[in-house]
Amino acid sequence: MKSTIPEAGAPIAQSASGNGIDRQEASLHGETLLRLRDYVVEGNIPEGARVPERQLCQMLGISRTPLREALKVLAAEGLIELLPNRGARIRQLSQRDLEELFDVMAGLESLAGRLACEAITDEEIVEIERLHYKMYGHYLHRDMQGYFQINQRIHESIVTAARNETLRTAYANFAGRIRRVRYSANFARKRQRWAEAMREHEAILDALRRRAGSELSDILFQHLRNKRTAAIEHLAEARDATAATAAEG
Amino acid sequence: MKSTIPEAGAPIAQSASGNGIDRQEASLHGETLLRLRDYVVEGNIPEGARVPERQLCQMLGISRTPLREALKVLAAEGLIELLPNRGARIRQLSQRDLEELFDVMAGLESLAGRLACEAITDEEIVEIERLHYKMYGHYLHRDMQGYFQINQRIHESIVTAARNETLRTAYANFAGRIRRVRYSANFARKRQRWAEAMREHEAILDALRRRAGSELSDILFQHLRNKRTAAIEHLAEARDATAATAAEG
DNA sequence: AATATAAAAAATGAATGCAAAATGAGGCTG
DNA sequence: CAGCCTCATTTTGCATTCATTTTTTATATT
Repeated sequence: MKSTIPEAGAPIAQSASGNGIDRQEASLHGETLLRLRDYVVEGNIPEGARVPERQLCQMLGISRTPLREALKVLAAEGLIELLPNRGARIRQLSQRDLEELFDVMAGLESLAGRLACEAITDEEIVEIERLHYKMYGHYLHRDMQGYFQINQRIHESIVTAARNETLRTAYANFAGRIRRVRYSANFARKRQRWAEAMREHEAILDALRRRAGSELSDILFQHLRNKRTAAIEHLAEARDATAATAAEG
Repeated sequence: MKSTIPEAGAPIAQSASGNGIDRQEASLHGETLLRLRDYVVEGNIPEGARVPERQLCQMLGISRTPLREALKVLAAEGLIELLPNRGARIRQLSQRDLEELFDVMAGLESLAGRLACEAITDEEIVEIERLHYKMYGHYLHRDMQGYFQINQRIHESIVTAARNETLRTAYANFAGRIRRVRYSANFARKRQRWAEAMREHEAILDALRRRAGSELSDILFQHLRNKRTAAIEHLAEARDATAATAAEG
């Protein structure tokens, strides 16, 4: 297999993709970091593959110095690995790694829910209710894509309502790591859990309305835990399938 | 005021201080990262002060390239700030930043407690009980220093018992940011909250024995929340005092 | 033919060089 | 004497260069 990196020399512009993790768009290093992070998160380089410095330099139209700085940061964020004298590789997450990640996400959302109950306004709750019913519509129409998007927005709204930028940043970081897997594994939610997830969302909204922090915290943790189970199962199947295909070919 | 950075040219050796955040001790960049992180966390550079590249290079006996790579990582970790064309400064945490940090720590410990209840062994519980009674001894003898050390070990034991390396790493990162403030503000626990904290620790141990995950989660969050209140108050006083002293002199 | 070995090529890690920007000293003006 | 401008110095950001290490390719050996 050859490289997956385009040859184009589109130099760095004002992309400012703002994923909430970082914001030094001014410097070449900062731009590179933002673009490269998105590039990796979107699954443009396969798991375990090398991150070819020279090629990326050409692609981004920069020298190796700022690129390498960005790579060090991405390594610290857990998206890539740095092997001594062997450069950077896209970090391959084991099943265990994924379980851990999901649990940390569960912990962060659980925290977000608790904090949100302290700070959320009535207007924000109304907005989440609106999203909730819209999502319910997608559920009724069996529109998984639409459902999934709204679902994500609801969770983000809760994190926002927590009024804690530190939490939001950490959340974005871990979400990015999981998103990378989702992209590359072509993840989809399992249908069988759909009804259950919908019920859990009812409970989330209910606890939020009552601003029952510790209860919401519990529900959110369990909700994410169930997501985790489904995701891990799905991923295991996907990997088995890939392995089988590889064995055939 | 002059620089706070020693002139000595002690080159980088096999320090390997292993704080659990990072582990590329092999490369010059990795070593630099470890040493510089400790250096900053231990409060060797005052808040808001510039991080002079050249001086640090001399101190560490390296060139600017690996140093700057380390600086980018520390900035991503939230220990320093990078101002465009003005280099790095030690990040100054506002009271709000600290509140946020404490809440995130509370969330992580709360999560750790929940996970620990799923995975902890009887032997680990016995060990935590041992620490608990040792800490109680320090409490009875009014030995704050000893109390504080054991207290920290108990919390670390719970994080360890959670069996989640991703969580442990994130925990270490946030703990470092708070520790930096603690070092530089010469933080001490308030006596008045001592008895209350001790009671909370009783409840923690009790919930852990019963492996009551969601209950322990609640107790730990509240415990850290109370810590937060005490810490913020203390810091506000300390800052007021500093400001007053500065105004006098 | 398969494996082992050696030379060539490429990549990495770090130091150095250079242009642009910021800082600071000194002098000028009001 | 405060405030502002000018210019030298320092610092920063990035590109480039250099020494090693790794990877690939070519050759030799069994």
